[in-house]
Amino acid sequence: MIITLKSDYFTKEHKQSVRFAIDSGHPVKTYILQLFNSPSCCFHSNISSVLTIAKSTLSQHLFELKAAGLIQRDITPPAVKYCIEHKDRDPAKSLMNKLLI
Amino acid sequence: MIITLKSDYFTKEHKQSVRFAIDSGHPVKTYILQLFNSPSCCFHSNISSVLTIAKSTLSQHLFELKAAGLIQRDITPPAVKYCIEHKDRDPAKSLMNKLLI
DNA sequence: CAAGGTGTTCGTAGTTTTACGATTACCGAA
DNA sequence: TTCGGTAATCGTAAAACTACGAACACCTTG
Repeated sequence: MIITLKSDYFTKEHKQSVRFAIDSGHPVKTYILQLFNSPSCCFHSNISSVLTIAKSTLSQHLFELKAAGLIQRDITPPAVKYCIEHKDRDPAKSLMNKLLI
Repeated sequence: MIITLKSDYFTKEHKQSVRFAIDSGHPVKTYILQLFNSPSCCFHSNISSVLTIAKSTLSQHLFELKAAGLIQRDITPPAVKYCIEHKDRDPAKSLMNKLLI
């Protein structure tokens, strides 16, 4: 997507909120996010058993949520555990709220 | 997108948050949303003069923001005025916050 | 009624995203 | 060292999204 605004508005903050929102705009991603509300950690296999999507697709979603700073990964062979990442959540929240005044 | 969850999770509330988030995840839509923060109303032509996108594209974005309940339209010939729609904003906020615990 | 100004609708390319299965990588146990 | 279980990566097909211009609709004015 190539967009040029007449005045440059795409600040770092703006980009961050967009990145978070993109994840929030995907039904499966939001479903996964909700899973982490309690308990705050899930194994890949746990999530996989709840969803009908392929494991590879799930990995992709988890990767993106991690990239957005919303969850973190903890490899504990043979399984992989994902947990809430609190660090970036408050900024995300405030950005979204700002968007809605 | 055809997705079937093993347990049906796509509640009305969930769908609403996703719909809002989809809009929030589009850079131009968020840019437009911010324009309504002050003043709370803009004419189509005002927005058009700030963005480099085609007018038809702008109409589309405004249509979708309206469909998400975030803005409202007021036709005042010869111009069209869009204003903040407060009604659905608080629900949207709380849904997004809930998503982030 | 014609002309002009303002937006919307429509049809269509081009791009991006999504999901999948096959393959690969990694570790621990036999 | 081979096998079995778990998850990630890769390549690809399908679907969804974005943006555009042309055409259309609707007022208001001359």
